[in-house]
Amino acid sequence: MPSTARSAPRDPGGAQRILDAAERLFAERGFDAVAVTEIAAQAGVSKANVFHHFGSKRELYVAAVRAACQQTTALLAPDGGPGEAVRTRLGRFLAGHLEHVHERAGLTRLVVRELLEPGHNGAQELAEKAFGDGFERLVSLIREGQASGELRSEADPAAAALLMIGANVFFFQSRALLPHLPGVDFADDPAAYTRAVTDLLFRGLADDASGRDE
Amino acid sequence: MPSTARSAPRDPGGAQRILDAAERLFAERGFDAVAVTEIAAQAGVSKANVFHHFGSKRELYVAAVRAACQQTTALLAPDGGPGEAVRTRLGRFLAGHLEHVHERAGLTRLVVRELLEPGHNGAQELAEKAFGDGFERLVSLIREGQASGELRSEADPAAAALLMIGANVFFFQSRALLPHLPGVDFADDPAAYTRAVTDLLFRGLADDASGRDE
DNA sequence: GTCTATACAGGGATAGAC
DNA sequence: GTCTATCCCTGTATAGAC
Repeated sequence: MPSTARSAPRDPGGAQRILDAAERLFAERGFDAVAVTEIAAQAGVSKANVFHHFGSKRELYVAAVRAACQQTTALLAPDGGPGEAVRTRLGRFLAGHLEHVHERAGLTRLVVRELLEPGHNGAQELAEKAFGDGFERLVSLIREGQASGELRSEADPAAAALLMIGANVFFFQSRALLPHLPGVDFADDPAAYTRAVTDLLFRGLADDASGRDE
Repeated sequence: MPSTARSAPRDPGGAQRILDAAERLFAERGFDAVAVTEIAAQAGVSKANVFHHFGSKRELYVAAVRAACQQTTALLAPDGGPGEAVRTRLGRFLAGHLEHVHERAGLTRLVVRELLEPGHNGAQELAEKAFGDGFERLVSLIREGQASGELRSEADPAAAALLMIGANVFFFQSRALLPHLPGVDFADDPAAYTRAVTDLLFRGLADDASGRDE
């Protein structure tokens, strides 16, 4: 692969420009609402050239999601380390994760859409990678809290982690619905939602002895 | 509307047969993987006829989702009424909802996919209807429990309800992922997941005085 | 090797006859 | 209401120019 081997920062060269355009367009409008012609136009190449670099539209799609996912991992809020209370660290993680999910709304849509696909044509390990990282961090954080006695040891760490990530993702994907649901006053206030969720979760995770003073 | 006015149970007549075929095919394979030609064939009519009854493929899709959603509401587990503990009723609701989400996997996929669509072309009120019903029941159930002192009154009922429904939906849509995530032992056991979630949630919702004996 | 030009198949959608 | 015929666009494949 001579073209990418140079990896020059300027003038990314055909394939890279195609990938960039594809990532942007797919994130905006999904898979089928985007024509390869359009991607080619925005990348400044011809349509056939797209098929030359990536074998098919589907492969290009997978490549775009994969590229986007590689940036996901690093964007999560850093952890303060064992000096802080697990409760604080979990709260910051949740808030950061929710913010990240909304900031990169296009990517989030892509990944969730990929999850719903009946036949995971090679893009599954990918979504796995997208979620897996945050998930692992959460689980180990919870386990840490359980080991130190700050959190209830009977709670299932994996279930708790899934609940947290799911809370954020589901909030994201039902945003448009929330204003029309009764009793929802956090529709346009992610911070308020995170506060409510952490409140609910910590009262559930906190050991009897600790954590009743916030 | 002379054709539907008869509403004869036999020989549903063109439009209805098209709708049935569309609902089945869309639920199985999603929007774009289905060709109008295929729907027409299964309905026993010509392609152009489909466009005559429903203006476009998209409109047909919306009509199919709407038709499917009308059955959703009634399928949720019935409520035992104020004779039972709110905790029991909530637990049963959650289990029933999760089961329903999986039983009608095709419909669930349709609705969730619809949520992700950037421009909600008239299908929003629909998804709203699909979720809104269960959501309202959950919120009022939680409020009831708060009024009776069984649940913490400071908790946000809407946030709790969203968390519960989100937990189920997210579990559904990440099923394929779960076996590859570390520490997950409920991947193929929805009942175990529901148990873990309710455990987490009730310790968070239960008032200090009550609910520490299960 | 890298790109362009062109040809083909299949999909959604329309017009108009019965 | 239903069909036949047709249009245009898109994904895909191939042939060939630099």
